[in-house]
Amino acid sequence: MTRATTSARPPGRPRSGLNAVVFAATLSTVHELGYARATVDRIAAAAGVAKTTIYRRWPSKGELIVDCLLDAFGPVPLEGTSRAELMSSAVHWIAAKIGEPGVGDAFAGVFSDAVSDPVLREILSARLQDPYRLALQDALGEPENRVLFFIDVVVGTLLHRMGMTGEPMVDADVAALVEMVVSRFADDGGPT
Amino acid sequence: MTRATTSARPPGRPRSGLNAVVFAATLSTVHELGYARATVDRIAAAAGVAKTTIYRRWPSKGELIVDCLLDAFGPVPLEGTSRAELMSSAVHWIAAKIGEPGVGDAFAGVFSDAVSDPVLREILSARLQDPYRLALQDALGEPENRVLFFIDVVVGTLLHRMGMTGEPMVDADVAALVEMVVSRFADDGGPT
DNA sequence: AAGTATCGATACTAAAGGTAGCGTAATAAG
DNA sequence: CTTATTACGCTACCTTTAGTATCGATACTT
Repeated sequence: MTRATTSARPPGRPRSGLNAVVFAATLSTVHELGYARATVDRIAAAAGVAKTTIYRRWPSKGELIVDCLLDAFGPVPLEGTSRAELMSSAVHWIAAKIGEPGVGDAFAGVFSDAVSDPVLREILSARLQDPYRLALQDALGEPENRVLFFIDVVVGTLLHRMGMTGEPMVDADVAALVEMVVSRFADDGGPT
Repeated sequence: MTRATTSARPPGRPRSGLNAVVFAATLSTVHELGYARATVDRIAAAAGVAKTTIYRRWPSKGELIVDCLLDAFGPVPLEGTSRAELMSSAVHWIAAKIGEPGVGDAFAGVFSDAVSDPVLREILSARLQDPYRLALQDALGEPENRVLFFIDVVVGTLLHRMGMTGEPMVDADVAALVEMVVSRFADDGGPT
């Protein structure tokens, strides 16, 4: 390394602190217009920023959305002592996040794009899913494949409801989802 | 009605029977290139048909995909006498269909498009989901909201796995999914 | 003052969904 | 056989959108 690892601000004009502005503009634009019509031009206009500035910071629309979701989600609050409490809090947390304006649409939209874009799929898996998967593995003491199955069920169900109805899942159904996964994962029954 | 309901072929040149060819070309193109790069131009070329012919029969790419999936799925085979057997057969059936080449990609892709296209979402819900929902309500004797939740869980989980990994769910995890929904729906516990 | 990197603005390319128009082919009716 | 009607293939076109290139101006370090 020719440069210190965590010091020595790089030369040139520093970036202005507008990531938060762009994230807010992204979510509100997606919320108002839907994912496909939330074009990068419109997001830039809503943020009061040039489109080229956005492409200077994020290499693609998909990565912008992923960063935006990472910012919106933050770390998973794993509260509770029993496995049932931990899982319940995680499901309620992600359900509430997906219900926030623009978040569910953005999540479903970027997920859809990733279906036919292996590069974006890898980014989604590594940057958005893996941190939460590892946190859950650690907190629950479950192997990777069981946690991946847990995420498939919870996130898949919530996104399917959002995609088919345009509305987030109501509390009663979220409670049913919690009951189902807790009763499935609380015991020792499991495949493989 | 000025015309008999099921006779009197309409005037003009009849359509040639190439729906099946287009459906096969659609699935194979989606399988090879993914949903987004399976453009209507490419599908038409693979089918040996002009693009304008496709747009003469289907008003949009989304509706072509929906018809293609309807053709690929066919009616749900509800086998078994107990509710557990009925649900198990339904889950295994849809999991196998989604695992067929191109079907899962096409399903996830059109689902994604529907997220930001209310017209397509309505078509997807009415033409693809409702027939199976009604059949399940009838066979299981469950109310609409419970069957919708069942579909959210099963299809959402399978599509999430497909979307995140690019591969259909392995048999062991499908079996776990069956166990989970059966144990959830076999008893009388339920919200609302 | 020199160097470097960011920002805004304009213009541009390429891909893809979807449309219009035209000549031709297939079928039914007169 | 002629006419009306509709489907097909073909070419050209329009529109939207992701992403790129360039340029002058600006902010900050040395």
